[in-house]
Amino acid sequence: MDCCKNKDYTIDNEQLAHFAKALGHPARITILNFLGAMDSCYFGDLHNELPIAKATVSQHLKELKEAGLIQGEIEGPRVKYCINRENWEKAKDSFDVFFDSCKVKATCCD
Amino acid sequence: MDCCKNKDYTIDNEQLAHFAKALGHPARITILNFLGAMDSCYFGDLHNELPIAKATVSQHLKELKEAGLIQGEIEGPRVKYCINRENWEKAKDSFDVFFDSCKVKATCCD
DNA sequence: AATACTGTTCGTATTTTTGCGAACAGTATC
DNA sequence: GATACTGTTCGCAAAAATACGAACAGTATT
Repeated sequence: MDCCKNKDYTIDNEQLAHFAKALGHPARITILNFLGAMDSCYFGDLHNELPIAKATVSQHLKELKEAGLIQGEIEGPRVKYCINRENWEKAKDSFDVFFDSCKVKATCCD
Repeated sequence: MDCCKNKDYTIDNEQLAHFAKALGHPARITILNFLGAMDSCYFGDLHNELPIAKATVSQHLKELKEAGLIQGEIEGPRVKYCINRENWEKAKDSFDVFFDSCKVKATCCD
């Protein structure tokens, strides 16, 4: 019986999966693309780019914020969003390492 | 009323989100890391690396297969899994382009 | 052909995600 | 201070993801 395996996921794998999960929805990808391409990044602009209700947009933004990929800043009555540079690089690096470390060997499945 | 927005996500964004979603679980990251590092990649080996039931492992493998990131091949009574090179490169490129195209501008949020 | 081994599929339970409208809180304007 | 505007939070519904054991199907061995 394999009742005593007690294996856990590594912190790195958890972190990468967490980043990936945050990117795992087209609305959130669209948001990040928009934030990367534009200078003005108010909530309304983002909402305008997306085919979903503002409550839902707000929720996606919350998730991206919790993943650390973006940050928001209150500006008068509006909220300005932008990419969190530090964590963005961290995520980029994580994916880079992951895709490289999984370099396929010639001996596998050939 | 914004009832006529009719905006859709682009194919590219959908595709990237789909890849990201497939990577959005530590078990699947672990599987891919293992497949990238080992030559032998039978189901049993993968199951042995993970703290979850075999039915669940099989399900994660199915998802990775459906995302196109891995492929399985029946070998006698066992099943040999490996990374799908072609789509692996495609995913890697998608993430590369994404992270680069979202290069943060100096004017945003500073 | 019975047995052992390997992995998938099925049925189900639980949790999480996604989505929306309504209500709310804050700022600005009249 | 009423009104308009902006965005978040709340409450809820529907769908998807995660997980498991049991049952199954296939191969190999006895």
